[in-house]
Parts: sequence; C-alpha cells; structure tokens
Amino acid sequence: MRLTERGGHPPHPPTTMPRHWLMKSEPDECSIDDLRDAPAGTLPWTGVRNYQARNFMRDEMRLGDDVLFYHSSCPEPGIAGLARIAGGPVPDGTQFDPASPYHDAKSTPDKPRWLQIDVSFVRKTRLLSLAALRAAPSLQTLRTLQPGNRLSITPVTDTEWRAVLRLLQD
DNA sequence: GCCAACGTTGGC
DNA sequence: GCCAACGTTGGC
Repeated sequence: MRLTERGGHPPHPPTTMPRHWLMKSEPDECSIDDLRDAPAGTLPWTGVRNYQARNFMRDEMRLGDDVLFYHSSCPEPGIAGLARIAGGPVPDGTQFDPASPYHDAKSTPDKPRWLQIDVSFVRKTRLLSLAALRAAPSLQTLRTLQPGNRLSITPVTDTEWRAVLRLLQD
C-alpha cells in the first residue's frame, strides 16, 4: 500500500531523516529470530491495544524508521536486534477475529480502533541487557527506562539511537 | 466527570 | 508468583 492511500488521515510530509523507536516483544510470541525467519524478514506488528502506542503508529511512525527490537517479559530482557518500519499503518486484522486473543468486540471494520504496521528484520545484535541500558549514562533519558513506563512502542531520540549503536560496538 | 474496581505490563 | 504502576471500564 501507499501511505497516501490510508483513510482518515492526511499523508505525512516527507521526512529526510528516519526516526527511531523501541518496540517491545515477548520472545515467546515473537523473537528477533522469528522476525529474521519470517517471509521477507517482515511481520505485521499486531496486538497493540494501547492508545498512546496506536497514536505513535498512526501519527508519527514512517516507512524506513529505525527500530530497536526489545525482548520483554523473558529471562534476559533487553535489545536483541535492529529492525525497520516497512509498511502501514493499516487496521489491525486481529481486532475483528473472535478467535484471536486480541479480538475487540467494540471495533468494527467500518470504524477500526486498532492499527498495525509492518516491521522488517535488519540484523541481530548481541543482547544489550536492561541492566546494561540502565548502566549507560548516555541512556538515562530512554523512555522505556523511566519508572512506570509500560508502553510497547516508545520514541528514541537520535542521540539515544547513536548511543545504543555505540554500546553495541563494545 | 469522579473514582473504585479490575486488568495488564513487565521486572524481579 | 509477586507486586508496583498504570490504563480502562462503568456505575453514579
């Protein structure tokens, strides 16, 4: 699909620089290996049921944006790889599926409530653990490290992005 | 609009 | 499994 074909919202102005995001996934459900092994290394990011996270997809995420792929709710939480936004947003199909754990009876195809985007594998990294992230002076501002933060999608500043890449080189 | 009850997240 | 933090729901 082309971004200009999305219903309901005007197209975003083109941007020169990709933005950066951190996206959490439970490796039991979808790990960085699962993403790598998916057809064309691409999977739809479904099941987001938080309005703030949805609004990031709807209003701010762009094709080509960089993604820190974070493993959560697992023995070794942390950044496990890099990915990229590869499509969308489009209505999240799981909301209309009564058999899906993400089914939302209050959402209709006429007025879909939830969105999905496509995420493409870029590369695996060594695991940059949550403890290592917390220990890095350059990452104290990282949104996902702030107390009480539970968002599955959070913006990452250019400075934070570069700091993560640098840590991954060590 | 208030707010108590409930559900979810996610590290530990 | 525990529990703190936070979002959502729904009665009033």
